[in-house]
Amino acid sequence: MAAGAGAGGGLRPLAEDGSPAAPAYTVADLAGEIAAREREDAPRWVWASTARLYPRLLAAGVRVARCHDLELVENLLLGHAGRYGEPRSVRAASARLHGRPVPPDPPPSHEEASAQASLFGDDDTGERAAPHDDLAQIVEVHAAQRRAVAGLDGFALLAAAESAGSLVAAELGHDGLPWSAAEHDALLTELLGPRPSGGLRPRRLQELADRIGAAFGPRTHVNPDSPAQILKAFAAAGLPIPSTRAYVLKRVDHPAVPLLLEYKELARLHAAHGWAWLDTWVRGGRFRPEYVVGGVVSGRWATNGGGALQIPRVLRRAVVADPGWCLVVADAAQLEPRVLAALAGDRAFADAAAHGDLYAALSDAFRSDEATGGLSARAKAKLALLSAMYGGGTGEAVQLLGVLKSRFPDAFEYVEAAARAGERGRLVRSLLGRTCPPPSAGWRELTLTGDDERDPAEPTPDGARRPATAAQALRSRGRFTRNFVVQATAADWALALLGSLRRRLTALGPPRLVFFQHDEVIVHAPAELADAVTEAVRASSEEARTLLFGTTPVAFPMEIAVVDRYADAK
DNA sequence: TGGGCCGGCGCG
DNA sequence: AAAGCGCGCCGGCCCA
Repeated sequence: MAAGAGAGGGLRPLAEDGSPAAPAYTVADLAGEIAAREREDAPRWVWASTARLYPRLLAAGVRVARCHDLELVENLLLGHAGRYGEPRSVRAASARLHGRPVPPDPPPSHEEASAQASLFGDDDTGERAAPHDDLAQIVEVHAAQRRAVAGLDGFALLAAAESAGSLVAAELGHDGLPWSAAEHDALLTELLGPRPSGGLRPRRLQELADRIGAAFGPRTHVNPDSPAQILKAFAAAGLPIPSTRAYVLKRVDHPAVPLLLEYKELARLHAAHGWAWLDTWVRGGRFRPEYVVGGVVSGRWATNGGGALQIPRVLRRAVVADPGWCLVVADAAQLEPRVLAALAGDRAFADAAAHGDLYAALSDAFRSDEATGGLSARAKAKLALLSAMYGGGTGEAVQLLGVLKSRFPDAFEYVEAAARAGERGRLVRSLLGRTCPPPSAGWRELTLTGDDERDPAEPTPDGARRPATAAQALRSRGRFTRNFVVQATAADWALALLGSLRRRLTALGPPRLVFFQHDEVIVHAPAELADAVTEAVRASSEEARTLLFGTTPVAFPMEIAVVDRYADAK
C-alpha cells in the first residue's frame, strides 16, 4: 500500500515471497479500500510506516490484523549490519538497493504534525504534504527485506513482532488509557493544596519552601528547586555535600533535610504530572500517549511527551475503568533473570526458574555464609543476579557474584561473554537478532590509544561527563553490552507477548489493550470478560515463551489482577 | 527570548 | 541500602 497525496493511494497484491501477484491499481478512498480488503481476506499490509499511516486509519474506524512496517524492519536490518543511524525511509532503502545517493530521513512526525495531516486527505495544509509513497519502491524494498530477513536466524519473528508492535502502539495512542481527571485533581489538591492561579507555587509547596529557608537561618531564602542554592546553603551551615540527591540528603543531620525531601517529592509530582499535565494530556476521560516503537536501542519502547512510561505510582488511582468495565493488570514476574536463565541454557538456573519465585528458588545457593550478614538468602540471590545483569559488583556483591559463578556457571558466563565482546568493541544481539549500536568513534579512539594516565576523578576538559580514561570507557561499554543481551531479549519476549495478546483480544471483541510498560500490560474490558482476558494473557505469555525459547523449562509467570483502578493491583 | 546542558528523579 | 542497565521530562542556568 502506498498513500497518495489526498485520500487515495496505490495498492498491489503480493505473493508470500514478496513478488507481485497482480497488477497495481489506484483507489480514491484508501481507507475504505483497506477496510474492504481486510474484511475479505485480511492480508498482511506492507507499508512504509505504521506510525505515519495507521493513526489515520484508526481515526476512520479501520483496523488491520497484520502488517509489515518497512521503516522499522529497515532499521532492524541496518542495526544488524552494524550501520546504526543510517536513513531508514523507503526512499533511502531503495537508493541503497540501486547504489544511488541516499536521502536523509525527514524529521520525526511529531515535529511536522501538519505535514502528516495531509495524508489521507486533509487538505488544509495543502502544499506541505509529506512526499507521496512510491508503490514501486515499496514493492522492491519489501522483497529485498524478505530476502534479507530470511537469511538471519530469528529475524522473521523479530520483523513480525516489531511490526505487530507498531500496530499496538498506534492503537494504544488511539484508544487511550482510562483516566479520571476528577481523581487526579483530588489527589493533587490533597497533596499540594488547591490549584494555584498563574504560575504560583501550590500552597503546600510554598509553605515548605518558606520553612526550608527558615531552617537555614532567619530571613534566609533558598530556592529549593535550585540544587546550586541548596549546596551553597548546606556548605554555609558547615555541612558540605557532593549533591542534593535524595539519598545523599538522607545521610545529613539538619532540620532542612526532611523538609527538602518532602518538597522534592511533591514538586516533582506538580511539575511532571500536575494540573498542567492533566490539561495537556487528558481528554474525554482518556490519556493518549504517543508510543515510539524502536525508540530505544534495546527494543523497548519510548514515548513522546506525556511521560507515559513514568507515571508515578501515587497517580495510579486516577486510572479507573469505565462503569461495568474492569482493568486486567498483568506483569511478567522477574522477567529479566528468567530471560537470562532461558538464554544461557544453564541447567541448574533454568530449573530454579521453572516456576514460582525465582529468587526464593535460588536461595539455597546463597544461604549460610557469614560474610554477608543482614541480608536474607533471597535478597542475596536477587543482588547477585542484578549485579551480574547490570555489571555492578562492589561491596558484598563481589562475594555473591562468586557464589553465582560457582553454582550457575553457564548463566554467569553468558553475561560475562557479552561484557567481553563489548569491551572489544564488538556487537552483541538479542535472541531474535536485535543488535546493539557500535561504539562511537570517540570510544574507539580513547580505547585504542589506551590513554589511562589521567586521574579518573579529574573532570574532562570540556566539563562533559564522558569517561576520563580508556579503562572507564571499556568497562562502561562492557556494562552496556552485558545488559543489552538480557534487556533486549526481554523486549523480544514482551513484543511477542503483545502480538499474541492483541490477536486474542481481537477475537474476544470489546477488550482493548490500553497500556504497555516494558513488562506490564493493562487491558480494559467489560467486567464479564475478565476471566477470558486473564486466560488470554496467560496463553500469550506461554506463546511468547515457546516462540522464543522452544522447550525451555523456564517459566514466565504473569502476575494478574482484575481491578477497577490501577492502584489496586499489587 | 530560545536553545541546550545539567542535576535530579519518575518508571522498568 | 545502594548501584549496576535502559529511558523522558522538569526547572535552573548559561549563552547567543
